[in-house]
Amino acid sequence: MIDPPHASAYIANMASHHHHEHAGASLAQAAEAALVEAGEQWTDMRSDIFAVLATFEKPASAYDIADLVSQKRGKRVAPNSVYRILDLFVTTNLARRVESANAYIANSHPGCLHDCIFLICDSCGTATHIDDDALTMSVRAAAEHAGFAQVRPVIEVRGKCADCD
Amino acid sequence: MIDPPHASAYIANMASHHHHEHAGASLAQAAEAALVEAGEQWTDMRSDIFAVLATFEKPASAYDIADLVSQKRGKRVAPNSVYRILDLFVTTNLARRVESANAYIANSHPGCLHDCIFLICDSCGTATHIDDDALTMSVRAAAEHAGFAQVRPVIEVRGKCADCD
DNA sequence: TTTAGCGATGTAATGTTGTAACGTGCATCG
DNA sequence: CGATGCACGTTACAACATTACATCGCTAAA
Repeated sequence: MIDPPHASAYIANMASHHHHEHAGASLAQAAEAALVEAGEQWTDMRSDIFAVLATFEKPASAYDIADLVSQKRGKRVAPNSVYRILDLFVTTNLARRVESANAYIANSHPGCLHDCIFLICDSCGTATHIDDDALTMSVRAAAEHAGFAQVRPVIEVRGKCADCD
Repeated sequence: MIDPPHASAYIANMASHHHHEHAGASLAQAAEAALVEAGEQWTDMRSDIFAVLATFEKPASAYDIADLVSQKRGKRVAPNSVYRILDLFVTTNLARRVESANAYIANSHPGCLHDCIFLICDSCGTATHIDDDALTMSVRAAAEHAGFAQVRPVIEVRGKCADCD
Protein backbone atom coordinates (compact mmCIF):
# COMPACT_ATOMS: atom_id res chain seq x y z
CA MET A 1 0.00 0.00 0.00
CA ILE A 2 1.27 3.35 -1.08
CA ASP A 3 0.57 6.80 0.13
CA PRO A 4 -1.72 8.74 -2.13
CA PRO A 5 -0.25 11.21 -4.59
CA HIS A 6 -1.82 14.25 -2.96
CA ALA A 7 0.47 13.84 0.01
CA SER A 8 2.89 16.35 -1.40
CA ALA A 9 4.88 16.63 1.79
CA TYR A 10 6.11 13.10 1.31
CA ILE A 11 9.75 12.84 0.61
CA ALA A 12 12.38 10.26 0.10
CA ASN A 13 13.77 8.41 3.07
CA MET A 14 10.48 7.43 4.54
CA ALA A 15 10.56 4.74 7.11
CA SER A 16 9.08 1.51 5.94
CA HIS A 17 5.71 1.89 7.54
CA HIS A 18 2.95 3.66 5.75
CA HIS A 19 0.44 6.31 6.76
CA HIS A 20 -3.08 7.28 6.17
CA GLU A 21 -3.17 10.97 5.46
CA HIS A 22 -6.59 12.01 6.55
CA ALA A 23 -8.57 15.07 5.70
CA GLY A 24 -11.95 16.49 6.61
CA ALA A 25 -14.48 14.11 8.09
CA SER A 26 -12.11 11.19 7.81
CA LEU A 27 -9.57 13.07 9.88
CA ALA A 28 -12.11 13.98 12.54
CA GLN A 29 -13.12 10.34 12.75
CA ALA A 30 -9.55 9.23 13.10
CA ALA A 31 -9.00 11.83 15.80
CA GLU A 32 -12.05 10.71 17.70
CA ALA A 33 -10.95 7.12 17.50
CA ALA A 34 -7.48 7.96 18.74
CA LEU A 35 -8.78 10.00 21.63
CA VAL A 36 -11.21 7.32 22.72
CA GLU A 37 -8.46 4.78 22.36
CA ALA A 38 -6.46 6.86 24.83
CA GLY A 39 -9.31 6.61 27.31
CA GLU A 40 -10.51 10.15 26.85
CA GLN A 41 -13.89 11.47 25.89
CA TRP A 42 -14.80 12.94 22.53
CA THR A 43 -16.99 15.81 23.68
CA ASP A 44 -18.72 18.49 21.63
CA MET A 45 -16.19 21.05 22.73
CA ARG A 46 -13.28 18.83 21.76
CA SER A 47 -14.91 18.02 18.49
CA ASP A 48 -15.45 21.69 17.68
CA ILE A 49 -11.93 22.64 18.61
CA PHE A 50 -10.46 19.85 16.57
CA ALA A 51 -12.66 20.73 13.62
CA VAL A 52 -11.55 24.33 13.72
CA LEU A 53 -7.93 23.39 14.14
CA ALA A 54 -8.13 21.05 11.18
CA THR A 55 -9.39 23.77 8.87
CA PHE A 56 -6.15 25.67 9.21
CA GLU A 57 -3.25 24.95 7.00
CA LYS A 58 -1.14 27.39 8.92
CA PRO A 59 -0.34 26.74 12.53
CA ALA A 60 -3.18 28.25 14.57
CA SER A 61 -2.77 30.03 17.86
CA ALA A 62 -4.98 29.13 20.77
CA TYR A 63 -6.53 32.57 20.43
CA ASP A 64 -7.32 32.09 16.76
CA ILE A 65 -9.06 28.90 17.64
CA ALA A 66 -10.87 30.46 20.57
CA ASP A 67 -12.26 33.14 18.29
CA LEU A 68 -13.51 30.77 15.65
CA VAL A 69 -14.97 28.32 18.10
CA SER A 70 -16.68 31.22 19.85
CA GLN A 71 -18.29 32.22 16.55
CA LYS A 72 -19.28 28.69 15.75
CA ARG A 73 -20.97 28.27 19.12
CA GLY A 74 -22.37 31.77 19.39
CA LYS A 75 -20.87 31.99 22.84
CA ARG A 76 -17.50 33.08 24.06
CA VAL A 77 -15.04 30.27 24.59
CA ALA A 78 -12.11 31.39 26.69
CA PRO A 79 -8.55 30.79 25.52
CA ASN A 80 -8.06 28.95 28.75
CA SER A 81 -10.44 26.21 27.72
CA VAL A 82 -8.82 26.01 24.35
CA TYR A 83 -5.40 25.57 25.89
CA ARG A 84 -6.62 22.77 28.07
CA ILE A 85 -7.96 20.88 25.11
CA LEU A 86 -4.98 21.64 22.91
CA ASP A 87 -2.72 20.27 25.62
CA LEU A 88 -4.80 17.14 25.66
CA PHE A 89 -4.59 16.89 21.89
CA VAL A 90 -0.83 17.28 22.01
CA THR A 91 -0.36 14.64 24.68
CA THR A 92 -2.58 12.23 22.79
CA ASN A 93 -0.91 13.01 19.49
CA LEU A 94 -3.96 14.52 17.81
CA ALA A 95 -2.12 17.77 17.37
CA ARG A 96 1.35 19.19 17.49
CA ARG A 97 2.68 22.37 18.90
CA VAL A 98 4.84 24.35 16.52
CA GLU A 99 7.32 25.91 18.89
CA SER A 100 8.72 28.46 16.52
CA ALA A 101 5.23 29.80 15.87
CA ASN A 102 3.68 29.47 19.32
CA ALA A 103 0.86 27.70 17.59
CA TYR A 104 -0.73 24.36 16.92
CA ILE A 105 -1.48 22.19 13.97
CA ALA A 106 -3.65 19.11 13.59
CA ASN A 107 -1.86 15.84 13.16
CA SER A 108 -2.95 14.48 9.82
CA HIS A 109 -2.28 10.93 10.90
CA PRO A 110 -3.21 10.58 14.53
CA GLY A 111 -2.64 7.20 16.05
CA CYS A 112 0.66 7.05 14.25
CA LEU A 113 3.56 8.11 16.42
CA HIS A 114 6.42 10.08 14.93
CA ASP A 115 8.87 12.81 15.50
CA CYS A 116 8.02 14.99 12.62
CA ILE A 117 9.82 17.78 10.90
CA PHE A 118 7.81 20.89 10.21
CA LEU A 119 8.50 23.24 7.37
CA ILE A 120 7.00 26.65 7.97
CA CYS A 121 6.99 29.31 5.31
CA ASP A 122 7.97 32.72 6.61
CA SER A 123 5.99 34.39 3.84
CA CYS A 124 2.66 32.66 3.74
CA GLY A 125 2.84 30.89 7.06
CA THR A 126 1.71 27.54 5.75
CA ALA A 127 3.23 24.51 7.35
CA THR A 128 3.90 21.13 5.86
CA HIS A 129 5.72 18.30 7.42
CA ILE A 130 8.20 15.63 6.57
CA ASP A 131 8.41 12.29 8.28
CA ASP A 132 11.98 11.19 8.04
CA ASP A 133 12.53 8.68 10.76
CA ALA A 134 16.17 8.15 9.92
CA LEU A 135 16.84 11.81 10.50
CA THR A 136 14.78 12.17 13.64
CA MET A 137 16.30 9.02 15.09
CA SER A 138 19.72 10.48 14.49
CA VAL A 139 18.73 13.56 16.42
CA ARG A 140 17.42 11.43 19.26
CA ALA A 141 20.60 9.40 19.22
CA ALA A 142 22.76 12.49 19.37
CA ALA A 143 20.84 13.80 22.36
CA GLU A 144 20.99 10.49 24.14
CA HIS A 145 24.67 10.26 23.45
CA ALA A 146 24.99 13.57 25.27
CA GLY A 147 23.33 12.05 28.32
CA PHE A 148 19.78 13.15 27.72
CA ALA A 149 16.82 10.94 28.53
CA GLN A 150 13.13 11.10 27.76
CA VAL A 151 14.00 13.14 24.75
CA ARG A 152 11.44 15.04 22.75
CA PRO A 153 12.91 16.44 19.56
CA VAL A 154 11.68 19.75 18.20
CA ILE A 155 12.67 19.93 14.58
CA GLU A 156 11.31 22.76 12.51
CA VAL A 157 12.59 24.55 9.49
CA ARG A 158 11.74 28.13 8.71
CA GLY A 159 12.15 29.30 5.15
CA LYS A 160 10.34 30.15 1.94
CA CYS A 161 8.07 27.54 0.46
CA ALA A 162 8.06 26.62 -3.21
CA ASP A 163 5.06 28.89 -3.88
CA CYS A 164 6.57 31.93 -2.21
CA ASP A 165 10.21 32.05 -3.15
CA MET B 1 44.24 21.68 16.70
CA ILE B 2 41.80 20.00 18.99
CA ASP B 3 38.97 21.35 21.02
CA PRO B 4 39.73 21.64 24.71
CA PRO B 5 38.47 18.98 27.07
CA HIS B 6 36.14 21.29 28.97
CA ALA B 7 33.90 21.49 25.94
CA SER B 8 31.68 18.76 27.27
CA ALA B 9 28.96 19.36 24.74
CA TYR B 10 31.26 18.08 22.06
CA ILE B 11 30.15 14.85 20.55
CA ALA B 12 31.09 12.48 17.84
CA ASN B 13 30.34 13.37 14.26
CA MET B 14 31.82 16.82 14.32
CA ALA B 15 32.45 18.38 11.03
CA SER B 16 36.08 18.77 10.18
CA HIS B 17 36.48 22.37 11.19
CA HIS B 18 37.32 23.33 14.72
CA HIS B 19 36.03 25.91 17.15
CA HIS B 20 37.20 28.16 19.83
CA GLU B 21 34.89 27.76 22.76
CA HIS B 22 35.09 31.06 24.54
CA ALA B 23 34.12 31.98 28.04
CA GLY B 24 34.12 35.14 30.13
CA ALA B 25 36.29 37.98 28.94
CA SER B 26 37.50 36.02 25.98
CA LEU B 27 33.94 35.49 24.86
CA ALA B 28 33.07 39.15 25.24
CA GLN B 29 36.11 40.04 23.17
CA ALA B 30 35.16 37.60 20.47
CA ALA B 31 31.63 38.99 20.46
CA GLU B 32 32.86 42.53 20.15
CA ALA B 33 35.11 41.57 17.30
CA ALA B 34 32.31 39.79 15.49
CA LEU B 35 29.94 42.69 15.89
CA VAL B 36 32.44 45.22 14.67
CA GLU B 37 33.27 42.92 11.81
CA ALA B 38 29.59 43.07 10.88
CA GLY B 39 29.80 46.85 10.71
CA GLU B 40 27.94 47.44 13.97
CA GLN B 41 28.93 49.37 17.04
CA TRP B 42 29.97 47.81 20.31
CA THR B 43 28.24 50.19 22.70
CA ASP B 44 28.09 50.11 26.48
CA MET B 45 24.51 48.95 26.38
CA ARG B 46 25.33 46.14 23.98
CA SER B 47 28.32 45.18 26.03
CA ASP B 48 26.26 45.05 29.22
CA ILE B 49 23.52 43.02 27.63
CA PHE B 50 25.96 40.59 26.15
CA ALA B 51 27.77 40.27 29.46
CA VAL B 52 24.56 39.48 31.29
CA LEU B 53 23.41 37.06 28.64
CA ALA B 54 26.72 35.26 28.80
CA THR B 55 26.44 34.68 32.54
CA PHE B 56 23.40 32.47 32.03
CA GLU B 57 23.73 28.82 31.38
CA LYS B 58 20.00 28.53 30.92
CA PRO B 59 18.31 30.32 28.09
CA ALA B 60 17.47 33.81 29.36
CA SER B 61 14.31 35.71 28.54
CA ALA B 62 14.46 39.31 27.44
CA TYR B 63 12.81 40.23 30.72
CA ASP B 64 15.39 38.33 32.78
CA ILE B 65 18.07 40.24 30.99
CA ALA B 66 16.27 43.54 31.34
CA ASP B 67 16.06 43.04 35.09
CA LEU B 68 19.71 42.22 35.53
CA VAL B 69 20.95 44.96 33.25
CA SER B 70 18.71 47.39 35.09
CA GLN B 71 20.35 46.39 38.38
CA LYS B 72 23.80 46.63 36.92
CA ARG B 73 23.18 50.12 35.59
CA GLY B 74 21.10 51.37 38.49
CA LYS B 75 18.52 52.52 36.00
CA ARG B 76 15.57 50.82 34.42
CA VAL B 77 16.27 49.33 31.02
CA ALA B 78 13.08 48.54 29.17
CA PRO B 79 12.46 45.12 27.64
CA ASN B 80 12.05 46.94 24.38
CA SER B 81 15.67 47.98 24.30
CA VAL B 82 16.75 44.52 25.23
CA TYR B 83 14.74 42.98 22.41
CA ARG B 84 16.28 45.36 19.93
CA ILE B 85 19.76 44.36 20.92
CA LEU B 86 18.95 40.67 21.18
CA ASP B 87 17.60 40.80 17.64
CA LEU B 88 20.83 42.37 16.55
CA PHE B 89 22.80 39.69 18.35
CA VAL B 90 20.79 36.97 16.71
CA THR B 91 21.19 38.38 13.22
CA THR B 92 24.92 38.81 13.75
CA ASN B 93 25.25 35.37 15.27
CA LEU B 94 26.36 36.53 18.71
CA ALA B 95 23.36 34.85 20.24
CA ARG B 96 20.70 32.34 19.42
CA ARG B 97 17.03 32.29 20.12
CA VAL B 98 15.79 29.10 21.72
CA GLU B 99 12.33 28.82 20.23
CA SER B 100 11.00 26.20 22.56
CA ALA B 101 11.87 28.38 25.54
CA ASN B 102 11.08 31.84 24.21
CA ALA B 103 14.53 32.79 25.35
CA TYR B 104 18.05 33.52 24.24
CA ILE B 105 21.48 32.12 24.78
CA ALA B 106 24.93 33.50 23.98
CA ASN B 107 26.78 31.87 21.14
CA SER B 108 29.97 30.49 22.62
CA HIS B 109 31.76 30.70 19.30
CA PRO B 110 30.59 33.81 17.50
CA GLY B 111 32.10 34.37 14.13
CA CYS B 112 31.65 30.71 13.40
CA LEU B 113 28.49 29.94 11.50
CA HIS B 114 26.51 26.81 12.28
CA ASP B 115 23.12 25.35 12.60
CA CYS B 116 23.30 24.08 16.08
CA ILE B 117 21.28 21.60 18.01
CA PHE B 118 20.19 22.67 21.47
CA LEU B 119 19.54 20.27 24.29
CA ILE B 120 17.36 21.81 26.96
CA CYS B 121 16.71 20.06 30.24
CA ASP B 122 13.08 20.20 31.29
CA SER B 123 14.10 19.85 34.94
CA CYS B 124 16.93 22.27 35.49
CA GLY B 125 16.53 24.33 32.35
CA THR B 126 20.17 24.28 31.40
CA ALA B 127 20.98 24.20 27.75
CA THR B 128 23.93 22.71 26.00
CA HIS B 129 24.46 22.37 22.33
CA ILE B 130 25.77 19.95 19.82
CA ASP B 131 27.31 20.91 16.52
CA ASP B 132 26.66 18.06 14.17
CA ASP B 133 26.96 19.43 10.70
CA ALA B 134 26.15 16.14 9.04
CA LEU B 135 22.84 16.05 10.81
CA THR B 136 21.91 19.67 10.31
CA MET B 137 22.88 19.49 6.66
CA SER B 138 20.57 16.53 6.26
CA VAL B 139 17.75 18.58 7.72
CA ARG B 140 18.54 21.42 5.35
CA ALA B 141 18.66 19.02 2.45
CA ALA B 142 15.31 17.51 3.35
CA ALA B 143 13.71 20.94 3.51
CA GLU B 144 15.24 22.01 0.23
CA HIS B 145 14.10 18.81 -1.36
CA ALA B 146 10.59 19.79 -0.34
CA GLY B 147 10.97 23.05 -2.23
CA PHE B 148 12.02 25.30 0.59
CA ALA B 149 14.59 28.03 0.14
CA GLN B 150 16.48 30.28 2.51
CA VAL B 151 16.06 27.63 5.12
CA ARG B 152 16.78 28.22 8.77
CA PRO B 153 16.63 25.00 10.77
CA VAL B 154 15.36 25.07 14.33
CA ILE B 155 16.58 21.91 16.01
CA GLU B 156 16.09 21.60 19.72
CA VAL B 157 15.69 18.61 21.96
CA ARG B 158 13.78 18.76 25.22
CA GLY B 159 14.50 16.08 27.78
CA LYS B 160 16.25 15.31 31.03
CA CYS B 161 19.95 16.03 31.24
CA ALA B 162 22.46 13.59 32.68
CA ASP B 163 22.44 15.39 36.04
CA CYS B 164 18.69 15.39 36.40
CA ASP B 165 17.46 12.05 35.18
C1' DT C 1 28.86 77.36 13.91
C1' DT C 2 24.69 76.08 12.77
C1' DT C 3 21.81 72.51 11.29
C1' DA C 4 20.47 68.32 9.08
C1' DG C 5 20.82 63.51 9.32
C1' DC C 6 21.38 59.17 11.45
C1' DG C 7 22.03 55.55 14.62
C1' DA C 8 21.26 54.16 19.38
C1' DT C 9 18.51 54.33 23.19
C1' DG C 10 14.38 55.90 26.13
C1' DT C 11 9.35 55.93 27.10
C1' DA C 12 4.71 54.57 26.90
C1' DA C 13 1.27 52.00 25.38
C1' DT C 14 -0.57 47.96 23.67
C1' DG C 15 -0.89 43.37 21.70
C1' DT C 16 -0.17 38.39 22.09
C1' DT C 17 0.60 34.14 24.43
C1' DG C 18 0.13 31.29 28.53
C1' DT C 19 -1.25 29.94 33.54
C1' DA C 20 -3.40 29.79 38.05
C1' DA C 21 -7.15 29.47 41.03
C1' DC C 22 -11.49 28.48 41.76
C1' DG C 23 -16.52 27.76 40.56
C1' DT C 24 -20.34 25.21 38.20
C1' DG C 25 -22.87 21.57 35.91
C1' DC C 26 -23.47 16.92 35.09
C1' DA C 27 -22.93 11.96 35.05
C1' DT C 28 -21.94 7.80 37.63
C1' DC C 29 -21.93 4.94 41.55
C1' DG C 30 -22.22 3.64 46.28
C1' DC D 1 -29.65 10.82 48.10
C1' DG D 2 -24.87 12.28 48.64
C1' DA D 3 -20.08 11.75 47.11
C1' DT D 4 -16.79 11.57 43.59
C1' DG D 5 -14.70 12.79 39.26
C1' DC D 6 -14.41 15.03 34.96
C1' DA D 7 -15.29 18.70 31.61
C1' DC D 8 -15.83 23.23 31.13
C1' DG D 9 -16.59 28.31 32.63
C1' DT D 10 -14.84 32.70 34.65
C1' DT D 11 -11.65 35.85 36.26
C1' DA D 12 -7.46 37.48 36.97
C1' DC D 13 -2.88 37.81 36.05
C1' DA D 14 1.90 36.66 34.42
C1' DA D 15 5.09 36.36 30.68
C1' DC D 16 6.53 37.46 26.13
C1' DA D 17 6.75 40.77 22.23
C1' DT D 18 5.89 44.85 19.23
C1' DT D 19 4.67 49.57 17.80
C1' DA D 20 5.07 54.43 17.60
C1' DC D 21 7.26 58.16 18.76
C1' DA D 22 10.71 61.07 21.55
C1' DT D 23 15.44 62.21 22.81
C1' DC D 24 20.37 62.26 22.76
C1' DG D 25 24.85 62.52 20.81
C1' DC D 26 27.65 62.29 17.00
C1' DT D 27 29.26 63.74 12.49
C1' DA D 28 29.09 65.81 8.04
C1' DA D 29 27.53 69.41 5.00
C1' DA D 30 26.25 74.32 4.50
